[in-house]
Amino acid sequence: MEELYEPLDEETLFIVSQTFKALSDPTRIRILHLLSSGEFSVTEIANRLSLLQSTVSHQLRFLKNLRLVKYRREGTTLYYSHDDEHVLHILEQTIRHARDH
Amino acid sequence: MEELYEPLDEETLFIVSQTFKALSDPTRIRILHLLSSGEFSVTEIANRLSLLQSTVSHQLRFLKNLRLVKYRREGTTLYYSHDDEHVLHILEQTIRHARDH
DNA sequence: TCAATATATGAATATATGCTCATATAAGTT
DNA sequence: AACTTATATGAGCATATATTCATATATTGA
Repeated sequence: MEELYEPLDEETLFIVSQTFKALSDPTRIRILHLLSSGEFSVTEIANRLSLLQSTVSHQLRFLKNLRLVKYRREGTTLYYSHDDEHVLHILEQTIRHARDH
Repeated sequence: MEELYEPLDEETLFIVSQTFKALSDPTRIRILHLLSSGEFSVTEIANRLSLLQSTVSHQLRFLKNLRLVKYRREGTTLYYSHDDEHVLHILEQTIRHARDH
């Protein structure tokens, strides 16, 4: 019933907090949630979510640094998609949980 | 394979972001992780985690507001324990995931 | 090479956040 | 009531964060 307690080491604590920090901002949540349905260019994301291109780009860099998203290039266009099944699963799980009030 | 996309309404977005915000701070993570193994008083938490009583009390209030923890009183002592299986499960899951590098 | 389009970046700003200190409150004990 | 112990609270401060604006970079095509 109760979990076994093991104090968290610095590195684990950092990774865990960074991961959840990525999921704690409404803009990043919306971006990741959109990317859960496929790949989109920066401009497409900005249009779909009514955000500035710059805002989207900044947040995608944040997510990219944590390897939560990846992209492929096609000409001048970068198509972004998610790159962490575990984190995406947690997000979608929590969204469903929240929607049940 | 891909999830069905449904734009997030304001309320869901707020709940989800608040939930992850609770898990995005190292101090709150340590407190919740400790509480995953049982109930502890404010002073015990502070001692175990080498934090000031005030710091712990502030963070417990934060977690209490989100109903992630609850307490029972015994004299002047308040014993805190976790109060959200779903969130605790996500935390422990992510800790295990992070520990595997 | 120049223009057009897509994206990234840096600085500035406003706001949010976490910690600490000092102090308040609450319950139990004498 | 006074004292002790446990916890809560508010103000102040330092830092972190998200957004915006202006501009830089990169790729393609004429």
